[in-house]
Amino acid sequence: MNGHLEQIRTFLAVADQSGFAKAAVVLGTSPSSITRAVAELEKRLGVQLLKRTTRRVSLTQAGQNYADRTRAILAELDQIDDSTRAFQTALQGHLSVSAPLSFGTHFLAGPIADFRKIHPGVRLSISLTDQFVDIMQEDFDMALRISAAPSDLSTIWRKMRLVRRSLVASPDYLSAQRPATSPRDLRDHDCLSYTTNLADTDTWQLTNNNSGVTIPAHVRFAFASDNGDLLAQMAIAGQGIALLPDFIVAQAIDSGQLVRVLPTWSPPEIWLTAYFPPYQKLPAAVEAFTICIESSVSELQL
Amino acid sequence: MNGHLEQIRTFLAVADQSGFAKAAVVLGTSPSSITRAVAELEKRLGVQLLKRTTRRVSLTQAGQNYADRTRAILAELDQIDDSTRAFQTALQGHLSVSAPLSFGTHFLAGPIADFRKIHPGVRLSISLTDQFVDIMQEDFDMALRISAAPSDLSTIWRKMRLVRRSLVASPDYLSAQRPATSPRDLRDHDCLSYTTNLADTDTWQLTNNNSGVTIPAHVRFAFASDNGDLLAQMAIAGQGIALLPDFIVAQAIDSGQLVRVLPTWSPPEIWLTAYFPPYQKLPAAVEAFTICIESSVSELQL
DNA sequence: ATTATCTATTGCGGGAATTGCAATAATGAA
DNA sequence: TTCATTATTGCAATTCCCGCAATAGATAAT
Repeated sequence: MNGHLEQIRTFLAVADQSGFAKAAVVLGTSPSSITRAVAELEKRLGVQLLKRTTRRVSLTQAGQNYADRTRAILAELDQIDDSTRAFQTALQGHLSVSAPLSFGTHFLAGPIADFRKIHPGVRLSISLTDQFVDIMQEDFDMALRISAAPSDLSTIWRKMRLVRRSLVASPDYLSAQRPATSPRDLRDHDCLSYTTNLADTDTWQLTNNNSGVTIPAHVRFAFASDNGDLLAQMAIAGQGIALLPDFIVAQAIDSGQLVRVLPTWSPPEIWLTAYFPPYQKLPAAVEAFTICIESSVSELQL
Repeated sequence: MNGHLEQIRTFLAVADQSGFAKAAVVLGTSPSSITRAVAELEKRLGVQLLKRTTRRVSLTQAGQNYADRTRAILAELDQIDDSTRAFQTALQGHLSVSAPLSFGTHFLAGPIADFRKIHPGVRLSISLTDQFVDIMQEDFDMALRISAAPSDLSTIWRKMRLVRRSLVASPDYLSAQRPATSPRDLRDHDCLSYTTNLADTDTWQLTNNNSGVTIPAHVRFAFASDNGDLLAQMAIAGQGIALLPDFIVAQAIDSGQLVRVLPTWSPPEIWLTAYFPPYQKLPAAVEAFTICIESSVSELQL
């Protein structure tokens, strides 16, 4: 019983039971421990807390004061512990999520509404950006990313869903060009490049669905942006060929505004992945939101 | 660092320094201790408080909450400790004193006024009674008593002053009786007995100032009371001989209302004594009041 | 008064827990 | 890729703590 709090608890037990021996019984220890703990507490404070003979124990004025006030403190501290414990199990607090921009605008509204309906106690912040953020520094509880493979950004992650991509262009554009039958033909086309760091060249690794042959197509691009939706609109406007996730262009394909180019060739797989700060075990709110997104995204036809 | 508080302090140091190693330097211990303390605290709470990689440490939401609240608690507890420490040195609080009835009415008003002027921060309660009170049970900080010798009532006491007593009677009474020349003659007198337990007999041990001979005088008494002032008034009224402290009868003797009987024979010494509950060291207020009484009483001519 | 009983304290020995060191794994920068 | 820094963990030695028994003290009962 060397800790300060343990000494206080011991002292309070003596005060309650008005006796060292009785306190020892209650605390399940020996009277000698009680003596030592109280003595050390008194020594630490430099004040006698208990007036004691071998037959009776009563509080000094300092002791009465100390007992009253520490009792309140202890209760408060227990309450803090309890409410802190609740963070692991209860759905509460603030949830801060980073997500890709286009993905967010296309698919997040539904899951977020569901989540908020189920867990109204959780305050939710969603930051939409395609930049790879430092999840620790920016203090996010999770970050959704669409990328080829888990980078070294964060230690723990969870793959959620494969995101299909397609090469698309507008029928107008295609009818004005020679049709492309191989990735090599792309060099003769205007390509629309998604790029976060606005470099002037890009490479599309295309694999044939049947033969498995991979051809790296070094494409010169006519237009580049770090926003998929804008690229899609440019493609619709007949500005060239774009490599975009299906969830962005699916509607335009259905309506005939865009058609797939080289449909037998596939770009490298990319995944919707959730990244987390180094939690050993996910907090309840984070876990719940992750599951909410996961189930919602699995129902989508991408 | 097994105590709860010590764990919290360690955790807060890590939060402040944002690093286990830095916290170890500040706390003057090794990083391994820090790791273990924080781990045990997290285990106790069932919640992860710190998100940590080997390069960076940051608070979880639970950790932020816990840090904020425990910081406040710790500050409060430190303040409690400080204010408790003050009980030993500072003059404050409540001082509860028991004193003899007649002594109190005759001599306490002065010292009390002095004390209150010097130490206005101390609230003072004086209970006047001649009954031997249980100083612990009644929760007095000190008890003044006038008695032959320290009884087993209390462990610690301090003799303050010899209280002279005299056998006295009124001139009227004495002129109507045969003069007493020896304690043995008292059996023929009306004696006025001070007694707390109203028995019907009393013994006055009288010692000759010169020869040192002690004669126990078994006196039959005409009147008994547990109040010295009333006995004095009875003596003045010529009701008989009383054995009373000089501080009660001095004025009556000076004015000639009472005269000393058998002035060469002295009763057993009795002392004004201060009794204390089992303090190992007297609290400041108790000490101060004791000294105040002691110096005041030493100036009196009893 | 004296004895008996209950109580707080203290010395001591065995044992458990904690500490610090060194090795390991992991992370971020050069 | 390498390197430096950092949190973690295993291990050994030490310290510290606990409980038992003996002691002194205080109250109740005889």
